[in-house]
Amino acid sequence: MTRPIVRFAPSPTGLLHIGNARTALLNALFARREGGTFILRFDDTDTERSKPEFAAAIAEDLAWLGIVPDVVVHQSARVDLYAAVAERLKAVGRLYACYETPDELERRRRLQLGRGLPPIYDRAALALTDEDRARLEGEGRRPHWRFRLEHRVVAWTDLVRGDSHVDCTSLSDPVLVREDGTYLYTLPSVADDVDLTVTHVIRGEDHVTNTAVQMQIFEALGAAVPAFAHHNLLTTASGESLSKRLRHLSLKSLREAGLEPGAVASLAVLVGTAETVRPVARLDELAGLVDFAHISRSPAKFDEGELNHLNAKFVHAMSYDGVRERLAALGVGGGEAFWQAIRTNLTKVADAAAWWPVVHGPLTPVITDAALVGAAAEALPGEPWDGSTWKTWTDTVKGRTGAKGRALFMPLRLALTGVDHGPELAALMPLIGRDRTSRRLRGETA
RNA sequence: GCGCCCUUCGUCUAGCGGUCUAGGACGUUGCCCUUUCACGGCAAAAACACGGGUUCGAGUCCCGUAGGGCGCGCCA
Repeated sequence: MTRPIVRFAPSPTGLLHIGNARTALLNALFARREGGTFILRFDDTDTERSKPEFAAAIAEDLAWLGIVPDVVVHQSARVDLYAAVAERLKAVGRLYACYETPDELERRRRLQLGRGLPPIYDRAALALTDEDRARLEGEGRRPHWRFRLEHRVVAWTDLVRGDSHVDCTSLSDPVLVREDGTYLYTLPSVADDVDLTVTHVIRGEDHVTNTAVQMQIFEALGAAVPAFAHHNLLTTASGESLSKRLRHLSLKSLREAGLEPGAVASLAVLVGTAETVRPVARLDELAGLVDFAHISRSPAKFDEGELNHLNAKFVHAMSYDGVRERLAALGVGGGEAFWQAIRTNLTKVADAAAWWPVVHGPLTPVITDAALVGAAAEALPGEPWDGSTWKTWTDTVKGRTGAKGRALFMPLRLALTGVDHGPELAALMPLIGRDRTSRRLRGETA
């Protein structure tokens, strides 16, 4: 394949959620694997709702996932291009002036819906004469501009969905330019795709109808039509659309919940595909797994429980070098031995903080069997301690008290760590050290 | 209301007319390991939405029903 040029085009009107991450990752990973170009395009033509802080938050979320755009463009800075494209469409007779008010259009739509008809624009403005237009403008009315669709079936071979078609007969001519001269999504999107020579448009299936319209615009401009890949949408575990639940499933909140970007990326890319959902540590490797033809055509449920589980798998496999700085930031010392001892008990890296006092103190022991713990204190061997100390010690305690199994180990675990679950004590014991162990066995906070 | 798409274990899916007594992964349950919990290993339970048709034969093709997603903006 020649080097593809792709784009992820969020509107900076809110935070990215896991579904957006899926789109962004599919684009970025496809480009990365094919040696192509990944463009981050901010669709900020809606000046009312677009906010610079959302653009910054989006860039931050993408960076967290490991996505670095090759090119960043803001549509708000490219209006000259859109003006030229609008003029070109007027010149080829595909952009026409309309004078209806929003209220009027809304009223007509309701009327059509009430009669069981598709609520499409009736093209009344097409019948306007030059005199009509002159009169309306004389009254101070400014036109908005619609693209005249050809009423025909537009077909393409979708990289995900296969042979696809949309009948444009049942579509309204889209408004491309407002009265105030600002542009609506469709025109800037196509103008940029042409100008930036985008080769593959990879986006959610909510855009399939847009694709038919946009293909007509590409053709009206005499431009090459890119390939399209419409991936399935993600829903919540209960089947709700993601955008309605975005506060909890935003990338920002997932990040703040302490999840690994790799776990989020793995699930975002692999769920709803023929590929097994599993933790994939490197984005390069994840890129190798992207296959449009293996993306399902039906919506997939995104389960937070699954994300936590995937995150745990991720953490269990993380090397000390990979987390050293983050442990330090958590106020956790302990070195590699500590990390090796505790990592398989963690769901999130931040959980490591809970185990630090266990080896470093202070910790208040829980004494459930004073007799056993007392005997254990007396049997405590001298240092140095290593991985075999635990067995030597507990064998001695077992011989003196007759306790075994859970009755032997649980009181010792509770006395040494204060909780009834946790890492292998054989590994923990040398890290706790004889002094602290001894004091905890006597019931002291240490 | 109209249009497009979809419907296999709890979840994500494999399956493109016979090789399906339907395979895998996650989860679940059990067992093993560790003389403890967890980690790890092994094993088991668990699905073709429903009704017609085509065919010697249907999870696979066709029609219908039900359910779901998306779209039908001077949002993107």
